[in-house]
Amino acid sequence: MSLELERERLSAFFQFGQSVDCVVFGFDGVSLQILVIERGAEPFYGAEALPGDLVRIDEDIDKAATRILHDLTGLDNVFLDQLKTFGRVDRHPMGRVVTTAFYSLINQTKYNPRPASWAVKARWKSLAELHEMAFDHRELLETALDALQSQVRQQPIGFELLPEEFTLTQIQNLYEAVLNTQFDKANFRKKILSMGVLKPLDKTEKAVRHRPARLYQFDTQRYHSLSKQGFLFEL
Amino acid sequence: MSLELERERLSAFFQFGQSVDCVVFGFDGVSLQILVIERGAEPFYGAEALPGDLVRIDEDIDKAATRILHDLTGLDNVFLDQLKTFGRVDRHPMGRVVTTAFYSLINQTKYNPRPASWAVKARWKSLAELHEMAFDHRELLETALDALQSQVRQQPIGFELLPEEFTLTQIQNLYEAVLNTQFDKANFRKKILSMGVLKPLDKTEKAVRHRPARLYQFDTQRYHSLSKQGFLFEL
DNA sequence: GCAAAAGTGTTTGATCTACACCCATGA
DNA sequence: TCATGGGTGTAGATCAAACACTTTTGC
Repeated sequence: MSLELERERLSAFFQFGQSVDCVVFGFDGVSLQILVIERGAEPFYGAEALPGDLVRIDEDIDKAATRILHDLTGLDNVFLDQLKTFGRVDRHPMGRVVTTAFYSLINQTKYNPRPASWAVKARWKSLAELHEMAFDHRELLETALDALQSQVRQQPIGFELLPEEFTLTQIQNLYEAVLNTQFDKANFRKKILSMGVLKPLDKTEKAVRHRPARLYQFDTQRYHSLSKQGFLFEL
Repeated sequence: MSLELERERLSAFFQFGQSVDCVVFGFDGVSLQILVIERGAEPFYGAEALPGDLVRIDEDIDKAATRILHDLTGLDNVFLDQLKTFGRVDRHPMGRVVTTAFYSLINQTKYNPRPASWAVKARWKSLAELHEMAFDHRELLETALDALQSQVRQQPIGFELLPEEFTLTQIQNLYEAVLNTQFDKANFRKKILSMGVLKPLDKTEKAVRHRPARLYQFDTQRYHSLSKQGFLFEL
């Protein structure tokens, strides 16, 4: 069969729409937050949704995710990890749209969603505040949460959610919020420090009404060199 | 903006092809195997490829994966897990095709790919035997391998690769092949038995020229009841 | 008896858990 | 000086690695 004929026969298949949706996690010091937008177009006009849109026909999916997240929220330089693809026939009321979900952890202090210039309003919401969402976005969100919980224990991605410099208690609070557990303070500290990927700084917190805590930095270089030697971050 | 107008504006986006590709792992007692087919159509006619095809416009992606795997290899009742979606613009020479890869572990003894009736030849190949593959299938395969290696340590999916009844040495060989390591026999046994998900049978191997090994079965029920109590399978 | 693999026990050191205790700061 | 969290030490339990040893089968 010639290429031409084949192409002809296949044309009936080339009618899918492809979209991306981004689950962006943040942490405000107490609870996990998700970046949502208010939809500015049908369907689900005005409903809360994950930032997402249709991919252009000449655009890589990964690049589309980055572009679309930027277009809708102003966020830049965000590392997006692919989560899963959702392809039920009836998931989009306006046609056959397959969506690929991405997720990301960002440092909330670096991004304040108060954009005067963007048409769409983006804002942080805690899990508890989120109820109805457009499309199957609630399902995407749950899937992202599961992925986050299992990834956060095996890779040092939690630090993405914190400011550059942070205290050990901040990390502990973060892990407790994400994994929904409690850790013993002494043991948590010993464990995380024993991995050797935190660089202690000669700085402390300011203006707290108790003994100020030492600040630490995640030591990316050291983590990479340890990784090459077979070291695995865990818990 | 009305729904009609919106639909009109969007039509330019609805020109994607969606395909699925399946990475099916088997184990022959010594090394990990992958089920491949010889392509019967352009492009890459005659080349080795993962079983895969275009999804129909009215078909769920998950269901398409099951159907296509069956059409191409005769395999049935296979649990397919979604792996990742590959969406580079130039990954398919005949148009914009986004593919979603699935993967699965099956018991090789239950499936002998010697189908007289199927047009396409499916066969097992070990990793070492596989070189050139159609499209970006080599990349999909590598991704599946990574996923397999990390999943196999956290969930009791390795048993899918073994016959119903197996010896402890068989499991150990399997784990060593998949993870590409060596385990101490005594310690491996203690660990896997201590999890309490293997049911010892009153049977042994036959026709071996050494002391015959006891046979075991994976105890699915017990695994599920332990899981509910927070038990985690590991290593 | 011998080869070959099945199967078990022990020692040692590392790691985890629980919990008690001391320290530095602001008010 | 008191309240509040920061920060540390230790005993006991649990777990993991290394390795030697015994058992059962076919030939």
